[in-house]
This record gives sequence, C-alpha cells and structure tokens, in this order.
Amino acid sequence: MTSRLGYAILALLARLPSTGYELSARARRPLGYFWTAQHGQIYPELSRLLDAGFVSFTTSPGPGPRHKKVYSVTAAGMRELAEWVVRPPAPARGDRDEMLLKAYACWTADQPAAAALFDDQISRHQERLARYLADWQAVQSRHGGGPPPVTHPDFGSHATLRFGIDYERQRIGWLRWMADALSAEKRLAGP
Amino acid sequence: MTSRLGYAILALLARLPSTGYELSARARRPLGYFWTAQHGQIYPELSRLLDAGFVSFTTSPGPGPRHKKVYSVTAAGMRELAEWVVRPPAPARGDRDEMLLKAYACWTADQPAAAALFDDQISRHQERLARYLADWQAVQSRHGGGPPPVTHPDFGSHATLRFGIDYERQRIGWLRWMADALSAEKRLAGP
DNA sequence: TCAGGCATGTAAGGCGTTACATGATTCT
DNA sequence: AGAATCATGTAACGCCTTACATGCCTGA
Repeated sequence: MTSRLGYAILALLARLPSTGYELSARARRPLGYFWTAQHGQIYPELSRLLDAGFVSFTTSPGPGPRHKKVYSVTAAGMRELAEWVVRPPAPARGDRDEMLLKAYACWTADQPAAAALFDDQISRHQERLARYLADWQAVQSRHGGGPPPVTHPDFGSHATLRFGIDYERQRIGWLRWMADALSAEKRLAGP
Repeated sequence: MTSRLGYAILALLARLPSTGYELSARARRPLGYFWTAQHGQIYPELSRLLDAGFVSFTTSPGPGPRHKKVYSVTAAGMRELAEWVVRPPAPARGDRDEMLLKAYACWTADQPAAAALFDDQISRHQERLARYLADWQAVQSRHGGGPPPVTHPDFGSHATLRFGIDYERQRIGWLRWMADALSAEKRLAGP
C-alpha cells in the first residue's frame, strides 16, 4: 500500500530512472497535465518507497553538498504498480473546479464582467489544447503515425493526451456557451 | 478575502438561509457534483465568515445541547461573493484524476484486467449522467422548459449541470475507447 | 560576477477528511 | 427499546504547497 503520489512516482520511474529533481521536472509534461508533484513532497515519498522496497538507487557524486541519487523501480515495485493500475479507485470526491463554482454563483455577479471572465478563459484552454495536440502528434510520429501498442509506455501518454484533447474541446465549448448566455441577456434588455 | 470553501458556503446561503447541518446536506446536490464540504470544515468556516461580517445568524431552540443557528448572507457578503465570481481564478494545479494516472501506467498492467476496470467505470458515469440529466430537466421545467434567466439562482444550477452532462458524455466516450484499445490487442494476438 | 540550472533535503502552514463527543426528537 | 435524523462543535491526521537552507557548475 502506497499513497497515490507513490504510484505517480513509480509510473514515472518505470519509464526512465531519475533523480528526485528530475522527477519534479518530469511531473510537468505530460503527467503534470493531470497530476502535480513538488520536490518538497517527492523526496519524503521516495524514502518511503525505498523503505517499502519498491525503488532502489545508485549514488553518483553530484553537484552540491549531497550526493546525487538515481532511482529506479524494483521488481516488487513493478508488481505493486501493475496491481494498483487494475484496482478500482475509490469514487472521486468533489473535484473542486473553481470556474464551476463561479458559474454556480454567477447569477449574483455583474453580467458583462462575468461574460468577460468566461470569455477570457477560452484562450487559456486553447493554449492547452494546442500543447496537447502537439504532444499527441509527437507521440504518434514515433509509431508510424498510428497509436502506440498498449504495452509501450507511449500508450499511457497517448491515452491521457486523448482524454485531455477531448476535455479541452468540451470545456472550450462550454465556456463559449457561458459567455454567450451571459452577454445575450444584455442585448435583449438593450434599446 | 475568504477561502474558496467560504465562497461555496456564501453561494449556498445566497440561495437559501441554512444551518451548518443543512449546508453539509445541500453540499451534495448539485454543488457536491463539483465541490464537497463536510460539517467538520463548515462550522469553523462559518465562524470565520461571521467574523468577516459576510454572514449573520438567528438562533432558535434546536434539538441537542446547543442552540440551532440559521445563517444568511449579509449585504457585505453578497458584495464579496459577486466580486469574487468575476475575479479570474489562479490557474488550476494538477487535477489529480486517479483514472488518468492509471491510464498513464496501464502499459505495465495485465491487459484484460485493465480493460475490465475501464469498462466497469462506464456504468458509474452513466449513473452520474442520468442524475445530471434528471436534475437538468427539473431545472428547465421550472422555467417553462427553457433555460432560466441569468439573474436567477437556477441559472447557476443550469450552467453547472450543462457542464456535467457534456463532461460525463465525453468521459464515457473515452472510457469506451480505452476498454476497446486494451482488449483489441488481445484479439490480434489470439489464434 | 551574477543569474540560472542542478541537486537534496526540512519546516511551517493551509486545506480537507475522519473520528470523537454530546444530546434531543421521531420513527420502527 | 433502539436506530435514524437533526444539530453543533473539536481533534487528529494526512496531503500538498511554499518557503527556508545549502552549494556546485555553467554560461552570459
């Protein structure tokens, strides 16, 4: 039994052995699209994974006052990860999406300002969508333009990016609809 | 300045004055679809909102050893809420979607078991979708079958439910695609 | 020479969940 | 008689973010 962060770390290390520092950098793209981890949390978790025997490390004389540790997943760690993947997750608790909370309360607010807020969010998500699409292309190009085989690490990236692309498109559509609805009323009340 | 939970509480109270106990019940439907709050967090937050002057309460002799407190939003609280709605949120950090993390690592797992897991999730999301659709219908029926005006509290429910419906449909599509991809490989490798 | 990247760790504090604690009323 | 619901509060614990602390190497 490990925390969810532990499995995120195992999933990263299963692809490529890394130092704690590298993990915090790698936990931005593409894992960071749906999971984050700062180094302040990674180092303690790595030592817990070490105690559990799921990772091991080799030292090399790195920069700074301390030695550098390159971690990799042990056979027991791989087994643990594979079993966790297949275990059904606890039903997700509230997702805490701040824009949804704002939408829930938007009837209390100034309408043009709210319309502007939702409209403004669109560009942010378009940027994200563009990033996902670029990564998606990059992954596919490594496999002759098609999807990677399901036993290849790239399949994980492919699958999560596919979700991200659909999600951002859906969200952009919703944001547009919100912005429209909040400015449409204005027009009807006009001269 | 209040925490995000504070605004969630203000958004609920702006619709209907409630006790802390009622708030924790109301924070399930429909706000709980995207935001949760247990009473263990609500009572301390209510006293903070009280100190800030955003809510007030009237006591009535309730059951149990303590008196019952019905909270409502003050004029200052409504102003605070309306301003917050229009304020752009800090860019969302990692969303911590456990199924995405499992998808990211699914290449390490047993494929038929993983396919079963993703397939199993579909029914959960279909249930959610059905609940959202029912609520959506209920909201619309209160406004002659059409969308509520943007100044009505129901517009908040309408907007968030619309998001939820699109989201669940998108997710069901993705889950199906995952389940297919994870079992298709099996067929190719078959006799 | 100074900024930024590499590299590892600890500590403080916020947010959130679960469990502890109390007790009246109502339904079975 | 016992369980469920209404009702309020506190405490312990876990997870996560941010800040503190150290120090080398490389490039501008």
